[in-house]
Amino acid sequence: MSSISVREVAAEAGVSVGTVSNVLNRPGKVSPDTVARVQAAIAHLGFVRNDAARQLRAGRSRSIGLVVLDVANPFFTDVARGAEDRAAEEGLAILLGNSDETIDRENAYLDLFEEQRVHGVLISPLGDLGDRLTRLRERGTPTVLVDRQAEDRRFSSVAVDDVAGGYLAADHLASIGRVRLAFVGGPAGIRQVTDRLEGARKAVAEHPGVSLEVIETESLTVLAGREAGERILARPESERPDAVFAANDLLAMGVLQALNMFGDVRVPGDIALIGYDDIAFAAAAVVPLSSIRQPSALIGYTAVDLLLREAAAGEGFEHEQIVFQPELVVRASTMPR
Amino acid sequence: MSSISVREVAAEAGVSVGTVSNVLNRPGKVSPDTVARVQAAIAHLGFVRNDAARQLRAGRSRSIGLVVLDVANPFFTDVARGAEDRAAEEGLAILLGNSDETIDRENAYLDLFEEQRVHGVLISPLGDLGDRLTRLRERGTPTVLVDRQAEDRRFSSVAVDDVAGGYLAADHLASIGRVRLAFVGGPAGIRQVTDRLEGARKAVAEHPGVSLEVIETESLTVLAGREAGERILARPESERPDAVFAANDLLAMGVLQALNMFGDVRVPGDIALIGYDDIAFAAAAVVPLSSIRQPSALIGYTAVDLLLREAAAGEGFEHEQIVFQPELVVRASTMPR
DNA sequence: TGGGGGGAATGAATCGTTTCAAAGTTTGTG
DNA sequence: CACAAACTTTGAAACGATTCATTCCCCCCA
Repeated sequence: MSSISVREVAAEAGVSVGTVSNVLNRPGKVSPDTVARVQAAIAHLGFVRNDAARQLRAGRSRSIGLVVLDVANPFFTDVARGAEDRAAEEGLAILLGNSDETIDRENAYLDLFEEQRVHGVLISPLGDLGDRLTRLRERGTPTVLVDRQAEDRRFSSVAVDDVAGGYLAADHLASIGRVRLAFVGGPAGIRQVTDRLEGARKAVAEHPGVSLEVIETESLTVLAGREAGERILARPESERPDAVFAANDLLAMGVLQALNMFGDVRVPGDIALIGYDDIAFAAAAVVPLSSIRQPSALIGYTAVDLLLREAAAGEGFEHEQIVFQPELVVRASTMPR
Repeated sequence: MSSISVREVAAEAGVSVGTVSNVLNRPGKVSPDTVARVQAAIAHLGFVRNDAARQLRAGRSRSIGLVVLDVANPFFTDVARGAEDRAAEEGLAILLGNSDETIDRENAYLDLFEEQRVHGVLISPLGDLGDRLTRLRERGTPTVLVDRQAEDRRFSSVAVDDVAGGYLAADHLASIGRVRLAFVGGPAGIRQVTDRLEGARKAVAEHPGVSLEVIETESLTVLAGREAGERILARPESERPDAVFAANDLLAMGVLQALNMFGDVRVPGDIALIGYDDIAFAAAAVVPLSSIRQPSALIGYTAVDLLLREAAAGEGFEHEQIVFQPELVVRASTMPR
C-alpha cells in the first residue's frame, strides 16, 4: 500500500496540509474552488483517512464497545441492533464483543476497548461487578450495564425487571395447575439467572402446595438445555417435574428437543414449558413456546442513549437505572391440559 | 481521564520511555529488576496503552473486518465465531459489520474498515463485485469473499457450492414425489440466492413432469418468509405448489409459520418444505426442518486463515477459491406422505 | 493612496507509541 | 588488568491528522 497521506494530497492540490484537513472537516471554511481541487486530488490519489492518527489527536475513538454473554443468542443480536441504530444517529460504530459467559473473555474485551479509547462501554456483565468495571469507569470510560440492574447505584443501567419476569413465569405455571415446578438455568454466577429464580421462588411461595426445584446448567445454550432435558428424562416418571421454567429461550428449546426427540414426554401434556426472552424462534418451535418478552432492541437503543448522556455530563453524572417491565406471552407450551 | 502515557510511567519508574515500551513488547530484553519496577509503575498509575498511537506507528490495526448480510441470521454468527477462533490464535480481533442486505451499509462498513487500516476484510458481498472491493484490494487491504465464490479469480474466496446445494434440495423434493416446486427467495441481487435457484433448475430439468416457479422475496428473513407463505395461502388450493425450497432457513421458518398458523395447510402433507444453512433452530421447528447444511464455523475459520496467508504473501498472491460441499439433511418437513 | 476589515490559507506543534542506532554497563577471558 | 563480547538502556525520530495563532490577500472606504 503506497501510503497516501494528507501531505501527498496537499502537494497534488497545491495547498497546505491544514487546508486539506479543513476540506475534510469544515468544508464551509474553505473556498469552493479549493474544495474542488482538494477533492479531485483525494479522488485521484485514492486517499483514505487514517483513523488511528485521527483518534490519536482526538483522544477518543468514534465507537462504543458492547460486551454480551452470547452472540449466538438472538436476544443479544436484537439488543445489538437497537444499540447500533442509536449509535449510527451520532455517527458512532458499535464494536461487538462476545464474552461467552467467561470472565477471561469479558476482561479481554474490556482491555481491548479501553486501549481503543472507546466512547463508552455497554456490558451485560458476568458475576459481581468486579473492580475491573469500577476502574474502567474511574479512568474515564462511561459504562452502562445492559440487561442487568445496577444494585449499588454506582452504575447506570438499562434492564428489565428479572424478578418480576421470573414471578410472571412461575405464577403462570402454577395458575394452570402445575405443582412440581423446576427451574432450569445456570450458572449461578449470572445475575439474570438468580433474579429470575428469585422471582419464581416468590411466586411459588404464594401458591400453597406448589414446589420448586432447581436444575442447574453450565451455560445458557440450547446444548445445555438438551442436557438438562436428558437429566429429567433419566428420572422415574413419578419424580419428574410437571412444569419447567427455563432461564432463557435457548435453554427452553434445548429442553424441548430432549423431551420431544429422545423421550415420550408430551409438552405441555406431561410437562409444561416456559422460556425467557421471547426470541423470534420461540414462536416457531416444535411446540410454540411460551415466554417472557423483553423489549430487546429498545434496551440496546436506550442503553446507548443513556451512555451518551452520561458521557456528555461528565464526572458528576447522576447514574440512572432504567427498568422495563417484562411481559408474559402464552403459547401452546403452557396451554392447560 | 488524566491521561497517563508511557512518559509518566517512565518517570515514575525512573527509566526511559524506550524501556517502558520494551517492557510492554519484549520483556525478555529487559532486566527482570527493571521489568518489575516498570510494571509496578504501570499498575500504580493505572496506565493503559493507547491503541491509536500504537496503530499509527505500526501502520495497521490488529483487527479483521467481517461484513455479513444479517447478524440476526445464526448462520452468520456461526461464521463469525469460526472467524473469531482463528483470529484469536493470531491475537487479532474481529470487527463485525452488518450490511443488512444494503449496498449503502456495506459501503459504509468498508469505508470504516479501510480508515481503520484493518488487517483484511472478509465479506459476504451484495450484488456484483463492485469496484469498491477492487479498489480496496488495490490499495492494499487483503480481501476474502465469504459464502460466495469469486467468479473471476481476482479474489480469494471461501464458499460452499450453492449450485450443488440447490440441486440437492430440489432433487430431494422431486425424489419424494413432488411435482410443483416453488423456490422462495430473493432479492435476485444476492448471489447465493441465484446460485441456489440455478441448482434447483438443473435438478428440475432432470425430472420430467416437475415444474419450478419462483416466489421472490425482498429479503432473507423470517418476516419475508411469512409474507411469502401468506402469498401461497392466498391462492386457490389447486394452484399452490406441493413443495417449497426456501433460499435459507429463516425464510423457511417464516413460510412454515404462515402455513401453520394462518392456514390449514399441512407440512409436509400438503406442502413439503426445505430450507438452507441448517441453523440450530431448524431442527427444533414446529415441523423439524429439512435443510442443506453448510460448515458455517469452518467457513469463517478457513476464511481468516486464507486471509492471513494472502496478507503474508503480499502482492503476487495466487488467489485461491476454496469450495466446500453442502450436505442434505432430511427431517420431518420433507418426509414422504 | 493608505489603512482597515474579513475571508482564506498556512505550517509548526501536538497526540502517544515504537523503533533503532548509539551509548553505557557488566561479564568473562587471556 | 585490559579488552572484547554480551547485555541494558537511552532518546530522538518517525507515524498522519488536526489545531490555531499567524500571515496573506483582496476589497472597500475615507
